[in-house]
Amino acid sequence: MSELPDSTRVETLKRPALAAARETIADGIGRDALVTVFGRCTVDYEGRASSRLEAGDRHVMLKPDGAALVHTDEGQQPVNWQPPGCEHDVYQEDDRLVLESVRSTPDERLRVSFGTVLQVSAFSGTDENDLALVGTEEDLREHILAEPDLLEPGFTPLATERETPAGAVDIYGKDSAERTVVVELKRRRVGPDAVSQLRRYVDALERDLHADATVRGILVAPSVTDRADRLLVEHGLEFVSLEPPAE
Amino acid sequence: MSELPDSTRVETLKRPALAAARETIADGIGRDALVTVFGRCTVDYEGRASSRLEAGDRHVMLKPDGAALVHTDEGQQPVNWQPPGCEHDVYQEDDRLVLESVRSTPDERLRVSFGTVLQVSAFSGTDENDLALVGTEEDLREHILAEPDLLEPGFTPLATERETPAGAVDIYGKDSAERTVVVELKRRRVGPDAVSQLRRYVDALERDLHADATVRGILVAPSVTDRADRLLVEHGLEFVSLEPPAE
DNA sequence: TAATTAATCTCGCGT
DNA sequence: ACGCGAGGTTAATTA
Repeated sequence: MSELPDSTRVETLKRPALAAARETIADGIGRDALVTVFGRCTVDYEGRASSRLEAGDRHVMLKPDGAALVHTDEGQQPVNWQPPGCEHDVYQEDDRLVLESVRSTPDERLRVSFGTVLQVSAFSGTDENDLALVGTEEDLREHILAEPDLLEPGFTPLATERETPAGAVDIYGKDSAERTVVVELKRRRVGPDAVSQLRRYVDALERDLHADATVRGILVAPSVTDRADRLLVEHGLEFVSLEPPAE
Repeated sequence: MSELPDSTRVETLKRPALAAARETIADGIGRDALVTVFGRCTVDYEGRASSRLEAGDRHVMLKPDGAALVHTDEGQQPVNWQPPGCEHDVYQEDDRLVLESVRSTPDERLRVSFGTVLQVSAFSGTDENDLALVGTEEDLREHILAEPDLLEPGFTPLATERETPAGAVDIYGKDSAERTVVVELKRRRVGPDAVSQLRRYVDALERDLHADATVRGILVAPSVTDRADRLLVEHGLEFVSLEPPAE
């Protein structure tokens, strides 16, 4: 039977006494393990907003980078959380076990108070690999830059992320008639927001390049909603249907 | 010693054989438990985009509502996931244990393949309570509706979520001179996006109420960025500094 | 540190 | 099911 490397360890307690739970959690935090606690708890948050969650059974994860996640049995999103960069703390208070994750800038505090702890685990592992993701807006940009005729015949890209007083334009270029073209890319079907964004850039560039300049604005996305289409027409903007490449 | 209610159970296997792991996971999914698996795995995703993650130690959570989360030891966000509504599946494939979560509309598939399973848990619990959150945009709206003078003396709210061709306006009302006022609320410091949004609504209402109508647009937020401020001035829009109430 | 924008955004509400 | 906008959005990049 193969031995695990020393760096890969799992420590688990079932229905532990509070003192034992506290010690295992503190030890896990101390040696940069990923710590999970399942049990009946209340959750309080105070920071950019504030919240309270009355007692229920939840799964809490404390990560070594300072992130904290409180999950119920529903939803992709945690019901409460704390971003990376927090300081985790665990202590006993009367007959309860309390987890606290605190950060500053902004001042935020998450407090999970367990009346019953059903399981505590501390996982140590290694993970060298990063996610390889395909189908992003950047992939769509590369696609168009490699083959500008996909946008329209004769299009010449001149810059990406070109700065304007209203923000950076995704692709800046010229059409076959030497007119300035501003391209805004979206990886998926878009609504009014994307049209407004493109309009901001076109407005800003027209101001920048003097009032007599003609600036074309082209929205590139798989599709647009009806309302977005109406806004495009209203503002004299154009649409080209393209998707991020599949591979 | 107090007995747990039958509905609150935890089942855990340490370094299980694949067959035992598969059975416990399948049983957990079947009885609507929250299932977690920690071990060395690869992760593949295909759907709105596609991704691959090479081998590493990760924590996988399968929720009874169909959500799936793959967490590394870093970050608040899962490295891969699947939203609620998926069908979870577990099976053995050669010497590997495979978790699959699949959904349609859109067609998406998440596949986690374990070469080593260090721990499997199945948690059953109860959670009756919802989160009580304070400090949202809606709280800010209630605050202003209860005391309209906070916006400016003589302001009279006439409607919330008033529909325009460009979307619904947060607060629609009249000032002391009977001019139409459009109010856009943000719970935190805003950038150019919020200004564009307000501008969309003002444009749409001016069209709606005939060309001769004067429509004031007021952005309400704790503060604005420099660029947003410049955009506000450019478009003749106004700003009032207000925060959501603290309690 | 702040600002800006993408995201497999998610989530809730409405049509 | 789709559209639309909020979110304690988070995360990445850049100034």
